[in-house]
Amino acid sequence: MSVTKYIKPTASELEILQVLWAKGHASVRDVHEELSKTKDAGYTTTLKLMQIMNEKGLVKRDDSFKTHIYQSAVSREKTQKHLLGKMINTLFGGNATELVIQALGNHKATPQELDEIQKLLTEMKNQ
Amino acid sequence: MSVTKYIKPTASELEILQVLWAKGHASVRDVHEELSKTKDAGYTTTLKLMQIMNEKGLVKRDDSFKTHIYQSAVSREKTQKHLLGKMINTLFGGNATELVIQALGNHKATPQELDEIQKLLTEMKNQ
DNA sequence: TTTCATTTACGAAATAGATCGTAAGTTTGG
DNA sequence: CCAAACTTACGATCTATTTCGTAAATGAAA
Repeated sequence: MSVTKYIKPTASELEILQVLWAKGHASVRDVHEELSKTKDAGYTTTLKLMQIMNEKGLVKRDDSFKTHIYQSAVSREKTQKHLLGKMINTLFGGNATELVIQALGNHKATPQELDEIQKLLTEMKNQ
Repeated sequence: MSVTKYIKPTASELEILQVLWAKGHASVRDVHEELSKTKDAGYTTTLKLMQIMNEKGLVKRDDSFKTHIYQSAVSREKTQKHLLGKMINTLFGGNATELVIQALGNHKATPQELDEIQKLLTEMKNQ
């Protein structure tokens, strides 16, 4: 069986992945335009990053046309799960509950969200 | 008023901070011995990192004795809060509830922990 | 006091990440 | 067909991070 090493996206790569997760498919220009709203970097910087991500296997590329089209090659959920797990270990001593409490405490959730979480908790207790 | 820039600890610095948070005060050797359990790096590597952290203001150092004694200069809670907030933004699109659900879903919490979280939720709803 | 173990200081190298300039290829409108 | 606009490729640089070797300082032990 093959051992697939998890590739940890860098901060910049994560920004790009977020755009791809939202859009599904996108050209470098699409991504760059989106990033430009919050960040100031050149077009070729984004291009280069996406090329590197392609080499690493973080994204897939369709280069059958002049303008290459990219999509994420890693799922949002798995990436979240992995990085969250890492943070729980390195920052919360492995205690996920502590993280949950911190997150809830420092974030104004709507009553609907609170209901949603409570429902989840009830399910977890009754299973 | 002074503007204090938040210093983001690197991955290695976070490992050291964890040890310091647990021990309170520690020498380089203490920290290094602790890290050695899970990691393979030389003594001077740990030393150098802790010296850099001292320059950055991440740790405080008492060098009135031959063996310098270090302690964290940043609180565990504030560091957690900051990095958690960053993760919520870069990985969960600003949606803390999503993170909470992920964390709960991928972690077997004890009934006691679930109770604790439910109590917190109830308080939040009723305030 | 000399020696030995331990510690700190410092510089240097190796690696990784982010950024951009420039060259070269591709459409497409005129 | 030609030029303008756009795209990808690639190398180079810059900065940050991690790692370690070596030397100097210190203190304890013999």
